Amino acid sequence: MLPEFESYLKKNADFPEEVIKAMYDLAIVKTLKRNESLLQAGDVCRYKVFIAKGLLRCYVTGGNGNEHILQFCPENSWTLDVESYDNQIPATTNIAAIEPSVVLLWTKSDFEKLRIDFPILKQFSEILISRSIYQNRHRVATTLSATPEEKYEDFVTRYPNLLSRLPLHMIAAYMGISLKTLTRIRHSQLNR
Amino acid sequence: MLPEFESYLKKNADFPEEVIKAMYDLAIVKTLKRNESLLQAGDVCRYKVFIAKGLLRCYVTGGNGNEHILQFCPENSWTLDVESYDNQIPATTNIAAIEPSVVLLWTKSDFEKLRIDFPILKQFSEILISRSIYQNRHRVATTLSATPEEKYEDFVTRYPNLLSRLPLHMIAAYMGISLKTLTRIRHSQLNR
DNA sequence: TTGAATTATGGTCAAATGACCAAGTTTTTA
DNA sequence: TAAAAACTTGGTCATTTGACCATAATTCAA
Repeated sequence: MLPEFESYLKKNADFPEEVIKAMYDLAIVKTLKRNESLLQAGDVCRYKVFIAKGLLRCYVTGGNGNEHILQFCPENSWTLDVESYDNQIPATTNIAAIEPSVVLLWTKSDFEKLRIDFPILKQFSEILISRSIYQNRHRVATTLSATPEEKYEDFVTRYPNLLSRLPLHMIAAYMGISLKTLTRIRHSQLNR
Repeated sequence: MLPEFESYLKKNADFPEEVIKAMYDLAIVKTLKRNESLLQAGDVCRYKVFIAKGLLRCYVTGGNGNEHILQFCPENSWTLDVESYDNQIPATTNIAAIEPSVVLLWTKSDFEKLRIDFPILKQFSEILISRSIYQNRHRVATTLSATPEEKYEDFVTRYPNLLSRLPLHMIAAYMGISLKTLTRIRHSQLNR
């Protein structure tokens, strides 16, 4: 049993021991090296992913080949390509490790089984879904209405702990601006 | 009974007559004039909204006062400020009519009651939630990675029927570009 | 139906942004 | 530990974009 996994589910969802055990028994534990890929666009997203240690990114690649990051996924968070997972169709996003990481994986059928067996898991899933909806809505609103400076402010206040773990070019890829613009913002903030 | 509402639920969700009837009995029917507001940022979103006729927009206003449109809501679609509705807290978005419209409204408690009484409604809600998640994800990806031209192409192909019903400045406000840029794109497309 | 409001387009100019390149620093990995 | 890779910052320049303004066409509302 991974202690990170156990303590996360106890603290955040108040799961009884037996549920955690049952989940863990069906999980695949996987270790990822820095930059190792977990899902490539075009492949089917076969697993629901819990990040126990490390940091992943979920991204798309534009026509010119550069990355645009949809989500950073640090320890104690979940990720997947929803549409691909739900319908078992090819994914449009990529998932890869930024830091060396440890993840738990469940196939869709295994996770569905767990959700039926343990209503508390179904309930917790729905909370996670809500959160992700709120987050995506905020993301759309910010991306549309905020200036680059405001986006950076927003990022810094929302994810202060990620700031030091990420290379700037990835923060720029998340904010939807060039690295140059980001360093310009940081430069101008020094003189204030 | 509004025939639009009835035929929507029969066609799209295969609801039995009695469910539709029960829903309609708890609904508030409201007529909106062009530009009339249904929800203002700061107020609590008390209702789940079904658009039976017309066209609404859901938008936020940036610091400089200009609109950024999150969603167009034509007839036979649903809308609300989710986070405000779920938690009955002040909304961050506004909802207003673009065309004269007719909407059905349910309070959260009434809708919850309906969802408990009729499992088919709960099931249908979950489909709608999934769709909205996919849509939001696509929106974030497009907003980040597409050029203005590509965003316009995407809009035209995804919402061909809305194109002629919307003033260009609203399409620009949806795409996150200025009206000027949008007319420039359209101009350059003429010469091709 | 007619006056008022809204809308679409275009011109000009300043500002913001990205592409490309280079250099010094830090981190990774063999 | 040492070489290689990745990262941060900065410079320059061309391009894109937005702000502001004006005008003609269209649509709305009394």
